[in-house]
Formats: sequence, structure tokens, C-alpha cells
Amino acid sequence: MNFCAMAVETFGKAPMFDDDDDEDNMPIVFKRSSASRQNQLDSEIKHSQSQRLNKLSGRPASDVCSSNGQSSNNQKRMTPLPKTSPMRSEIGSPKASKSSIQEPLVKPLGTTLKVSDSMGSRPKHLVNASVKEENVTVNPTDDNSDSEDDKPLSIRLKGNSNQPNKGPGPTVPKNKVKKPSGDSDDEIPLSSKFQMKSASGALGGKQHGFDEKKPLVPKVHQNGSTSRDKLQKPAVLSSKRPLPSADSHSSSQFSMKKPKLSDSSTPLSSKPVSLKAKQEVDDDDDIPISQRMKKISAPVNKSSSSKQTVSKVVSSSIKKTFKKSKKPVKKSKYVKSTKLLPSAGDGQKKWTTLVHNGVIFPPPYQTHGVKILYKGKPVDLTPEQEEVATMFAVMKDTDYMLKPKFKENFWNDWRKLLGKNHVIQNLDDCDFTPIYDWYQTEKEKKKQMTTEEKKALKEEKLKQEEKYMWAILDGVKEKVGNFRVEPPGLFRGRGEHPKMGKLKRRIRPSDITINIGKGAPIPECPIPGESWKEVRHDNTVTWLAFWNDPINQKEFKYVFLAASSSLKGQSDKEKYEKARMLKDYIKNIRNAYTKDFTSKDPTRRQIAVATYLIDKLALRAGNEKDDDEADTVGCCTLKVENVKAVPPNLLEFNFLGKDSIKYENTVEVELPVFKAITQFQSGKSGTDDLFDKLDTNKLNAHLKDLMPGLTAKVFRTYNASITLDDMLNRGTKDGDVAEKIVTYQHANKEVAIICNHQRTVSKSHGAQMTRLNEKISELRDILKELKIDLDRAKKGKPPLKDADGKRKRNLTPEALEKKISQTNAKIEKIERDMKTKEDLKTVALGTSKINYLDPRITVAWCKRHEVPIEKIFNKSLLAKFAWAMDVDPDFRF
DNA sequence: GCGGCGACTTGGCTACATTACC
DNA sequence: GGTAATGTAGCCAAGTCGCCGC
Repeated sequence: MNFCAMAVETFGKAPMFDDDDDEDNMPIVFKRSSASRQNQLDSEIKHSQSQRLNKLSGRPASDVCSSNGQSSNNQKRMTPLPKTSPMRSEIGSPKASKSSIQEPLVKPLGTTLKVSDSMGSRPKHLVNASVKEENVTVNPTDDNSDSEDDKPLSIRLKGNSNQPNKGPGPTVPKNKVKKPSGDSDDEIPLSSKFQMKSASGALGGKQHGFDEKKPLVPKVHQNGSTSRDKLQKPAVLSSKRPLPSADSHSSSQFSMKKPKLSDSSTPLSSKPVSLKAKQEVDDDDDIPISQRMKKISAPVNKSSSSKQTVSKVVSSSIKKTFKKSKKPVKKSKYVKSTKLLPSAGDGQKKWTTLVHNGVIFPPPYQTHGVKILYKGKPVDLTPEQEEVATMFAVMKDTDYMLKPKFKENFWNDWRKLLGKNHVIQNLDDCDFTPIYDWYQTEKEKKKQMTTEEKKALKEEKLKQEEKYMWAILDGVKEKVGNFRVEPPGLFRGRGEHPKMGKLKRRIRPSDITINIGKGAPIPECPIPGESWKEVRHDNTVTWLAFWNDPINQKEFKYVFLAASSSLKGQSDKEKYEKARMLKDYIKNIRNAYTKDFTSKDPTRRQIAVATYLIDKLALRAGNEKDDDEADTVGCCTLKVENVKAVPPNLLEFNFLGKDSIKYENTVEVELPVFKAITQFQSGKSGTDDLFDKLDTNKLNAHLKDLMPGLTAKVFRTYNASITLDDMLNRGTKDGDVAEKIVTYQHANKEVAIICNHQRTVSKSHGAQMTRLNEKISELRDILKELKIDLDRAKKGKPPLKDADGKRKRNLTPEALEKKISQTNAKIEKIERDMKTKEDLKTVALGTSKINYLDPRITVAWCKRHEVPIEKIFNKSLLAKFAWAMDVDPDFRF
């Protein structure tokens, strides 16, 4: 019996999940963090930059039929939207791209980090491409898979690195920041690090045709090698992309899905028959040489047998990880979801039945009675006044206290609570230290609790929250993401947010709108005497509840299902499928925008250049912002002052992006781009919009003309995932698991740099490095002694006394040699660790893993290389990416 | 065609938990 | 067993983008 069906039957009666569930269904304990977040904008720490790198190319035929269930997958090879006539342009036709480039793949990983690069390469062929139509849907090209367009620009650059100046207008980023003398390059913006290592070739104004078969981008590696990929990509067939039918064998779990994409007006599934046929032919050309070699050397059925073996390794580990969720149904009335459910497109039905218990509110404020001092004297405060004073007091150690705006906003809100005639008349004369000290004491007390006490508290909390943790969506038990209503506090806007410090008032039931299935029991309002603002039964949305953001009433705070839910999984999968689809279109999109660099229509020119920057630098779209938000920008909202044009063809970017993270990057661009930028800047002041004829709506509307569903952010997903795929496949060597993990981390790091995912250097970083250095010197001293002892032992003499004057054990020369070797190994390990630590101290690897890297790439790679998936994905990622776990080992992005 | 609302994704930080190391 | 290092979960801010009404 179908679990869903079974569960559905119970729906309706479904009260709350009191679940006598077995432990498998026990909720994971959710912690609540107390809160303080520090927004650090230390620009010295937050280096910027991102540079795009490699994109990879070749796609094995296997990718075509990546099994796993890619159900949705039909989207690849989408045909143009109805509104766009397929006849409109030759761009999309196989012919149009015939010129294609069958350039050798560029090489690899080893140099990855050093060679970053940029996209410059790409444009090369673009320049000469013949694009006949302007506004057209760009059909996937038949030859695309072979083209370098499938590769990250950076990779293309790498490939050309040894051919400086040959390319058309490659963009090679330059390093703007000087590298510190030490080993570390921490002080360098991420992007710069990347670039610095990659070095760029001169751009030359020359443009080469596609058929040149030369590296797209000339590049000079500062210290990197410029190896070319020996595993050249095979000539590509138009049919390389997976066909819908191929995808459709995907695992049954997807078989019922109605992917959004396919719901769109675009006939995703209607791929050309010829392509399909081709795909089925599936020749070795589509398979990376490395794999082909395996095939050759293996027994006939090797591929499948090895697959099995490998899969076994992975699946067993996966099984282990998911063991719990697999035995569930035993006692539970509901099925715990690990599979994707059917979903619908926007505005469409997202679910049929939905049951949940609403949200849980933070406990009421408990007064502590500690008085603040005003002009040195204790002041009585009401509980409401004290609560807000406490919010402020506990932030004493944060950087917010250094920001006048924070204090000003806090004071304005707090004084309203104090009232006009309150004894407290200004903030400067207030001393919050008594409350701060009290808070520290409380923290310390909590820390000192015994393990049992902590456990008891935890259990108590769990007991209270358990019923809010789950929802039943279409009969499937799903975890709720954020079922706790945000507690009151002071707004911690990032960067120079004009509202930082304002009071986020307490949210009450009357602020909250509940969304639940018709006929499902309305969640009881947990605060006696109060009631929900509204109850809706809207199955076209996925939120369970929302309230208006108290800081900005126009905005909302939603309660959604957790990332591991099937709804989120479905949507995630669709995101990656869309990005994969871009691979089919990218070449012609690049051709199209390259052509438009010199368009007479200034709007077209701006769209072209903006798209180029988004593609090349992985910039975000850049929506307009209100005055009451931090002053940050994205591509479309760049100001003239954010981009400095340095002849002959360098662009220096310097701006605050999302979360006020600094983006600093200097890139070499193609001359037409350079020229266009200077035109856009001419006659404007620094604070004027660089792209004055453009906004994200226009840009995305244009992108949708090129590929169904294409928006600016798809480029980030595409470039991140294709870079990972490429680097893993080029860079993974035989070796032990640890070495393979290092390869993965390198690739992950590369992506993080591309996306400019930064983190602040941990406070203890310096101390940690110092400790490690000390350890190394201690080991070196030991090494010296051991060598002396060895010499003496060889001569039959006893060892010297140790530092304390004590006699050491008499060891044989063999034993001493072994010790020496062990000590050397220790030193090497510490040195390696230090380097890694230094390299990653400002790079956040997690963000790309969670949001940009198609998990199927990782899972398939783990299967191919026998790396346990748990080494790469933690528990929550495994749950989030459950839908990707049965991917075929041959899957390629 | 535009603007704004609404829904959803992306993102860095921090408290807490777990693991490593001595 | 204690402490430091590392990993993770959760928080919630800040983006993107679709859609709808004017």
C-alpha cells in the first residue's frame, strides 16, 4: 500500500502528532540560539571577490540518461516558449552554432586555485559568432556540449593560459591586492586571490573565430601551470544533453511529479525526436576519456558492476544515515517524507491536505529586577522598560555598540516606552553594566549546570515544542522549518542599515495568519484569551503561517516546511534542472550578448553588458532598494563609482553586495565591454546608476526571451555547479579518501570564491596559528635531538640527557629513525593544516553547498570514487538532498 | 509597462554540540 | 577528564523574482 495514500486516509482525524512514533520519528532537537549576531563589516577581513572560473565542458553521454530520477528533468532541451517563434533566429539552431568550437578542454584542478580566471575567454568565440537575430529564444545548440561554453569561463581561461594575447577578448581578472609576504594571502579579497593565482593574459583586441581551436583566453599564470586537459572533450553531438525520456527513468519517486518547469508554457518534454534518438545511441564520445578508459580495460559488464559496487558503498552509508527515516511507519500514522512529491508551478496548487499545529511563542518576559544606573543612580523600570533595556545591555560586546545609528534608533524606541517625563532623559548617561553583569552571571550559571540538568531542560523544551515541529502535507509527515515565532529584540540589520537598533516588538497571535488545509483542525491559539489574526486555506502557497515584520510592516515573516521536506526538495531539484538547461543555451546566449555589446540601441547594449557581468562575475541581479534599507547594490544597481575603468581594458569593481559584503575585483574585459562601460559612465556623476536604462525586470524579461524561465540568478547556480562538476572530474586522482576529499574541498572553495561567499575570520584564528607554529618549532627541536641521538646510537653511544637533565631511554638506531620519520610526518601534517586553515579563513564553503551546488554532482562523484557521502554532506544536507541520493554514478551536471 | 506586494531563496553569524587532542 | 578546535543547527536578515492591478 502506498504510504501516502495510507496516510491520507488518516488525515482529517489527524489531530496532532502526539506520535507514539518510534524513535525514528522523533524530532531532532531544535536549539534556539540566543541571539546575538554580530554583523561584521570589517572590510579588511571580508575580502571580496569572486571570480568565475571554470566551467566545464564535456558531458558524458551518461549524463543524458542520468538515471536517478530525474524526473523533472524533462526540462532540458526545452523548446522555445510559444511566444517566441523558433524560427525567429538561427541562434538557436544547430546551424547557428555549428561554428562551434571544439576546443580542448582545459586542464584541471591541480592548479585550480591558482588559476582562477575569468571569463574572458568566452567572449572570444562569441565575437565572431554570427548572430542574426536579436531578440530570440536561444535554442539549445546541438554542438554545445563540446563547446567551451559549457565550461566555466575561468576554465576556459586556464586552457589558454599559455597563449597570451591570442584570445579575443578574454577577461582575465587581475589581482588588485598585493600578496602579503607570508604564505598566507588572507589579506587579499577572495576574488583577487583567485585572480592573482591565475594571472591573465593580455586582452588583445584581436578576435578570433570559433574555428581557431585556440584557447579562448590567453592567460599567463603567475604561478600556475597552464596545462591543457588531456582528457579532451570529445567532439560533441547535439544529442548530448539528456533527453526527457532518459530522465524519465528516473526513480519512481519522481515519476509522479509535475515539475514546475514542465508545467510552464514551455513544452519541456517535447524534445526533438532526433535528439532523443541520438541520445539513445550514446557513443563514447560523450564520455570523458577517463571513463572510457575504464570501460575499455574493464570486463564487458564492468561499468555496471563497478557501479554496483560503488553504489553499494555509498548507499550503505546513506542507508545508515537514513536508517531512522526508513523504519518509520511502523508506529507512525504518517509517512515521513524522503521522496519528492508532485508539485505545481507558481500560483498552482502546491498541496491537497495540510495539517499542522501552528507556531510556538517565546515565553513571556521574566523580570530580573536588576537596575541600570542613570547618572550613577539606580533607576526603577517597569517590566516593559526593563525588557528593552536588557536587550540593549546584553549587546555591550558587539560592534553595534560602536554604531551611533544603532544607539540612536534604540534610544528613540526605548524613550517612547519610558515616557516623556521619565527620569532618564538621555542614553549617554545610562549605565547598563549591572544588567550586563547579571546576564553574564546567568550565562555562567547555565554553563555550570550538570549534564543531567542540561538534559532535563532540553527534554522539557522538546516536550513543549514537539507538536509544532511537524506538519502533515498530503498525508506525509514533514518537518516544519521555523515553527518558533521570533522573540522580541533589537533589530540587527547588517552593514549600515538605517533601522538597526530599532525595537522588534513581541509578536502576538493576533499578528499571525495561519494557512492550513480545509477541514483540518485549526491550531489552538497557545496564548489563552487571544486568537489568530486570520486562518486561510490557500493551497497555492507553501507557508504555514506568516506575520508582518515589525521593523518593516510591508514585509512578512513566513513559517515554511524544513529544507528536508519534499516541497523544498522538489523546488530545489527544479532549480538545478533549470541551471542544467542553461548549459544547452549558454553558448548562444553568450553569442547574443557579445553581439549586442556594440548595439546602437543603448538599452540593448546595457542589457548585454549587464548579462556579461552576471555571467562572468556571478554578480547578483541587483534589485532596487528603498531608502530604509542598507545601501547595497547588485549588477543592475551598480553606480558609476562602483566601477573604475582602467585603460586599456580593466574594470575595477568595488561595492557592497548582499549583506553588505564587500565585493572588490579587478577584471580584464573585452574591449567592447570596456568601451561600453565608459560610455555608460560618461556624463554621469559617481552616484548615478551605471545601467540607467535597466532594471532587473527588464533584464530578466530579456533573459526569458533567450531561455524559458531564465533569470539572472540561474547563472550563479549554473556557474557554481558546472565548476564543481568540472573540477571534480578533472581533478580527482586515484588515492585515498582523504585525498579525494581535499580535491572536493578545493573545488568547493573555488565555487565559494566565484560566488563571493565570505566569512569573518574567527576570533581565535590568530591564536590557533600561533599555537600551531609553536608546536612545529617544538617538533623541530625534538627532531634535532633525535638526529643527534641517532648519530650517537649508530656509534654505540647513549643518548644525551634531556632538557631537564634526565637520562633518556636507550633506543636502537632503527627505533630512532622511525621516531624521526614520525616527527617529520607530524610536522608536515601541521603545516598542511595551517595552510588549509589560512586558505579558508575568509571563505565560507557551506553556502555554496547548500544553495548552489547540484547535490547530484556530489553524490555521483562519491559513488564513482567510493567516497562515503557522509564525508561531504552532513546530516542536514543528507536530509535536504534526499532526492538526489539515488542518482546514477555517471551523472554529470 | 510599471510598481508594489507577496512568496520564496540565499546568506552570514552565533550558540551549542561534538570531536580531537593532550 | 579537561580544554580547544571543529561542526552544526538555527536564527533571521536580505536578497530574487513572479504576478497582479492599475
